Amino acid sequence: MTPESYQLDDTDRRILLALDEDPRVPTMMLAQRLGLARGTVQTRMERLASSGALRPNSSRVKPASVGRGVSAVVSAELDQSHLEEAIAALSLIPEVLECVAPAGDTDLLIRAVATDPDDLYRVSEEIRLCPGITRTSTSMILRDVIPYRTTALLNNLS
Amino acid sequence: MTPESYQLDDTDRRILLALDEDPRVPTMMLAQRLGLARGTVQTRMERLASSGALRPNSSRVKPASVGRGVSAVVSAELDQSHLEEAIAALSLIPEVLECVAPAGDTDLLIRAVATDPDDLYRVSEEIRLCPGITRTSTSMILRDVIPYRTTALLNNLS
DNA sequence: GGTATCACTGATCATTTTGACTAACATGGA
DNA sequence: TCCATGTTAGTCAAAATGATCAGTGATACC
Repeated sequence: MTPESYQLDDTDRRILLALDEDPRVPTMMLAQRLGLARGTVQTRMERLASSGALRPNSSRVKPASVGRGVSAVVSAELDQSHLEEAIAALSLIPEVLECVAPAGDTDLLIRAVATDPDDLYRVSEEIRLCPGITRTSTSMILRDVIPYRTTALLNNLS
Repeated sequence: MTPESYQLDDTDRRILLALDEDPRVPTMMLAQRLGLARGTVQTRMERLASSGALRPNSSRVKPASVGRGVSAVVSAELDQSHLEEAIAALSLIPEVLECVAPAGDTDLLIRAVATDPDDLYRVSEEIRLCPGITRTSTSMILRDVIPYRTTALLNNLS
């Protein structure tokens, strides 16, 4: 079942919102909080999970709480013919939390963390040495202006 | 209690890993899976939650599943004297999922989603019109090379 | 050496939740 | 009108929860 195969309705949205703010809330409490029958919520949650609307991982761990207080954006240019190799190598670096391929001049945008600026240097060197990567530019993140959220989106679906 | 006030140990890490891959696993199953007493896991989870190691929100919702299949990185330059205004305005745009302030030439890096390229244009216009923002550059994300993860990090703590 | 503190274990208890079923009811489409 | 689907509201045994407790090692401190 692909993510698009099923259109979420208002009830799904409310369930997702509630789950987002408290992933471990018991189904029964959720049901009475939303004014629904337990069976309904149960069915919906199963469907949401199997349809892929909920990611398998929850991403609730703050890197800072495991000693990675410094985070950075690394943009990398690469030899396109070695794309897959580069991806494989990047995947092996634990400090690489995320990587996307945008259209435009930069080939890869990488989100990385480190314990301190020195460590960040080490991490960015590791990234630079990945096969196929020709050039990197690292910017430390000074402020997390809006931490990742989907709440606003869920609240504003027509 | 600040996030740094308490050093996570191996047990905490294993709990976080398990919770990350299945946020709704019952405490008891978690305990027997990790080979710990239920009370121990219960105590740890309470501490992890109150110490801030676990984010309040789980971020498990895939934007694609709510019809936002297009995502982009928007870099914005701004009039620094209007920073707070810009942030406030950006926060009001539901399609803005995340925003960080990196050191360097770009002042803000914004992660946004949209229903389709046309809609992305609309969203990036909304961003551009935020007070204080002088200039933006939008790059559609062609591929989610490494989706956000903390698993590798948790697995590689010394 | 003795002792206090702390975390973990393994046990209890009543209460709540779960998963897997029903049957009844409403609604909207063929 | 009939049918499929989603919702509600029940049931049931099994399991999990939250709140305890005493016992056992560690570790640190005097």
